[in-house]
Amino acid sequence: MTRTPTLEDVATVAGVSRATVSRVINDVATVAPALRTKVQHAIKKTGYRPNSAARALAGSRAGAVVLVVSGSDGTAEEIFDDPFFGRVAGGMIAHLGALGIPPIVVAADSDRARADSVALIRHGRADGAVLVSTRADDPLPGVFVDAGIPAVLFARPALPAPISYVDLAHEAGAALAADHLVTRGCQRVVTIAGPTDVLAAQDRLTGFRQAMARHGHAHVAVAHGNFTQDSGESAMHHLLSTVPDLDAVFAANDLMAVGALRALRDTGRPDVAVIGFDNSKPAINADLTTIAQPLEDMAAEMSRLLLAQIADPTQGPQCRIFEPSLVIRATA
Amino acid sequence: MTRTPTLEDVATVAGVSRATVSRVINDVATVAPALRTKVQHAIKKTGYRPNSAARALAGSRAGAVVLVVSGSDGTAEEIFDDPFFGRVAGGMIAHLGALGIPPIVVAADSDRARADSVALIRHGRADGAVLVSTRADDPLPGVFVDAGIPAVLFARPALPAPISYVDLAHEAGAALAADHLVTRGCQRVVTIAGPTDVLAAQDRLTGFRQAMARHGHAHVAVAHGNFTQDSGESAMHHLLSTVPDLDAVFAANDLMAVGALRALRDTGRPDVAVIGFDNSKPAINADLTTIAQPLEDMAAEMSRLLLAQIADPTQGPQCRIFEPSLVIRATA
DNA sequence: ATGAAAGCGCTAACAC
DNA sequence: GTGTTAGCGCTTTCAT
Repeated sequence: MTRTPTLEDVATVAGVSRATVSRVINDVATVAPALRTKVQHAIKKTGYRPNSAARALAGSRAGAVVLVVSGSDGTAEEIFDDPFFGRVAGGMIAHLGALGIPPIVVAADSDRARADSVALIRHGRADGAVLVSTRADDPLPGVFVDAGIPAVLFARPALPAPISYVDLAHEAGAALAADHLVTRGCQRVVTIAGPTDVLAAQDRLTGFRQAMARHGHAHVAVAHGNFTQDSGESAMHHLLSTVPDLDAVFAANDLMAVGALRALRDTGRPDVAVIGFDNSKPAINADLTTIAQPLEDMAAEMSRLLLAQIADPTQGPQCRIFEPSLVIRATA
Repeated sequence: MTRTPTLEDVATVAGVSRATVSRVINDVATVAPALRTKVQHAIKKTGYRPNSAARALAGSRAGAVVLVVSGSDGTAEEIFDDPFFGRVAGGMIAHLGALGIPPIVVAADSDRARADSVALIRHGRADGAVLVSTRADDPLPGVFVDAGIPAVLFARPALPAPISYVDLAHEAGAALAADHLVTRGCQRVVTIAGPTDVLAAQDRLTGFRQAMARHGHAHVAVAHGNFTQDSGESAMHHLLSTVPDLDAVFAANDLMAVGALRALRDTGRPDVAVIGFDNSKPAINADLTTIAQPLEDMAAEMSRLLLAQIADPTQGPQCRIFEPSLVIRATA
């Protein structure tokens, strides 16, 4: 394994100074076209690749970002085990990787871990962070805002904070579900809501209620679950006992919808219409009608916002809301 | 945001030289106990954290590793969407992160991506790699072996290669399933095998057949799937038509087992015993009896092997095989 | 056992 | 425009 070529080597081959090569590499405009091509040639010839450690040390960008995941109680394992967050994280990894910005993935659920993730950036390993958290009350965003580190959130922060984020129009998604159920002729519609401490869950409930109200249904029965299949199943049983004549249910996520499906099957009510939310793998497996999020686009936008903020840290926080869509399958 | 403390600062506070502080940090033995404690005190006081970019530049380890994931056709998103590989990756992330060795996660499915992942290490971003691949014929291990980079594989390489790996005793796991079914009194046992190009799938089939043979069943009917739920469902339908009197089925992974469960339910054969493999989330949801892998332990061992190899690159490849266990739930 | 000093590869003033 | 030069924070000989 022969020594990997350095800037110096390229400079020698091209017959210029290190500085000029550096300029070419960093796309600084003030380089004579003739020299520029000469240098590019030398780069190709030597197979030069910038050493990121040196770059980071010398004070510019590290050329990497941190992907911080943080779950309710948990380990990274649990996060990646979640059918939805696994996709978000995977999407970011795929997108950033393709951009040549390899993400350092860390789980940050303790104060110590949060400090570590900030340290990663402070000490030249990365230039900014993408934050993917499941909890509304997560201290994570605050930590990054306080540290003055470029960061982008997946989902809006619980407390207004000067930080960029990408989110879904959850209320609109829930309205899509309501409209579809009503259009199908459902008369007695109920809903299984998510945990009250998750903003997205609140929004979905609010949006659903408002849309149903617009259709003349001022009251819809609600049962709460915690986004797991089991909780969806028991919520459904509860609803079946309190509203025996129900004919449709909207669950705030797919897992709970699948649980509801099971409860309905077990109680001989397979006729009830069911709509989930997320369009995750379980939804596909269960042939569940659901609300889909444009995850790829959202991941791409997060990368874009973050890179822009790293390039110009003075620019203020931005946010971008994406529109969900209805995916009609067998259950509604 | 005040300047982050450097070695120099610590040295000043402790009243020693940079070199001494460096020695304390790197656990070099030749430091007087008195000075050592003095320095440690200064480190705590200043809140010093080593700058990894500088460390990497100065020629020692980067203090980071690359976690390379590679799927059949795919993007990182698909990998993390797989209930099993998501867990493996998550486990590694959790374990390495806790060790203060943040993993850079990349997807490497193209030649370009593979070269990039090698470049990450070559250019001082990381010291070694953990390779998690789903395909037996993946060129990934070869690339790292050729590059002479410390690496550890999850699952043994298809072709014998001088590389460390951690794997499961798949045959023993399948035998566990066979034994359990026979003990339960099943008479007509069939199996849904995985793709023939996946070593683990081959091993599970071999192990299952051998164990059944030991129990006096020389022939077991086999249908192949591709590890998806749908493929499991159609394989089950196929088996039901060719072996109408079957009373038990062993599927090479949980997803196919869940598909089989569905086929059995739909054809009015809920009496048939079903065992899966992996103990993934779908297994828990479906209350599926299955074979579990000690994933946490495996992830920990991979980290250990990799770090040992990084510390002493001259040491030869090691491998470690873990024992699976039977998790009895409702289906068998 | 400890300190002084020379880089690691790069960027960014600063001269020319 | 281009080259020169001084570090970035750390490890590591080499003296002492």
